[in-house]
Amino acid sequence: MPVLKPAIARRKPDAKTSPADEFVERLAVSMEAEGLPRIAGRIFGLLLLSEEPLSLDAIAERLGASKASASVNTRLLEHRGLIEQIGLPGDRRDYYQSVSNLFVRTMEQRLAKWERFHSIMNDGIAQLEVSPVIRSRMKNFENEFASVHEVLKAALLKCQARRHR
Amino acid sequence: MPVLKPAIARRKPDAKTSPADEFVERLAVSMEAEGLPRIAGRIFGLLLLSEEPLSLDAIAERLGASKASASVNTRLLEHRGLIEQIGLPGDRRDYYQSVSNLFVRTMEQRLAKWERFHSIMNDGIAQLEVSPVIRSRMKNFENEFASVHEVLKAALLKCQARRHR
DNA sequence: TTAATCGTTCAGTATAAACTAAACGAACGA
DNA sequence: TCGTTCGTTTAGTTTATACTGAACGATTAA
Repeated sequence: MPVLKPAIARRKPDAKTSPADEFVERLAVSMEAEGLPRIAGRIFGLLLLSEEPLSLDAIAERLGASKASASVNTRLLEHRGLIEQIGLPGDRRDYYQSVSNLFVRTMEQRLAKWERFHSIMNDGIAQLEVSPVIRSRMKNFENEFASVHEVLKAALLKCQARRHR
Repeated sequence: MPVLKPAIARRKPDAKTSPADEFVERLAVSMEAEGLPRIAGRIFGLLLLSEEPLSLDAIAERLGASKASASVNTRLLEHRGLIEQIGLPGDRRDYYQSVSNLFVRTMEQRLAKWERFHSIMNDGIAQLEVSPVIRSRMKNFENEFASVHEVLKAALLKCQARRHR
């Protein structure tokens, strides 16, 4: 069992809040609504504003967070495709930076959630025994989704194509 | 100060889980990822599958939840436009039912979150002093969003128009 | 006016999630 | 072969939030 000191005085000494910090903070709060931990949002914002890739320690220090938290949240963001990990020659550390096709990646995240939701709905339509009224309500819902979904994916493909030119 | 009984044996006696119940439950879990309380998702699913509008008590009982919870969560869903409250003649109670243009309402919810996020980003572009590289990264992000956003809203308008025919 | 029946609010509790410090393990360099 | 320096994992604490029972207020009916 690890020996833990009592966690007192957790609050930081109010590390002077620059406009960039405020931006990162607002971004992080807004990303919480997308289901990400607050710190993940902060890392996202920090890397977005950083021209050079940042090491894990740099991220943790810059955000006043523990390295543990930085570790799991960078991994989370990387897994979601919102940041990427790179290596720097002659350096053993991991570095992270914002991905280049950030918008498309962001959209993929959002779409993924939708698709989970709607696949549940489609399963329901397929398997549930419901009245015709309810069935048509659900089918209608899914048909409209399908059409919008298609349009959206087409638009995203165009984004990607434009980038590759 | 209200006198509360110790909260023991909170767990329900495993109220036999029908396919419809499982569907509702899956839906509710998936909606948690959209930032809604679990019970709100359950109410949403319950009303989706219910041909007749349901009273607050009926909802609470059917879900094995307290009336208090049913009250705040129906209000939440109604405020978000995912269900609607109606009155039944000769009945003092409030009834709730699934809205007719459910898909468009759902999309409005999703879009609202995006727009918050991107307006923060645009504020950042406008106000932050960043290097040209970062600025163009952010502007590019927002330009791509703007174009996709437009396409999406057009598609939604078509959905609404089709409904009004 | 009183009793009953709604919905809402409030105080307290339980649960879940996020974060930290410490332990751990792996890759390197002396 | 140690000692370092990384990143990750784990155990525990803190914090946030959802939920419940009870009190409350409003409306209706007698």
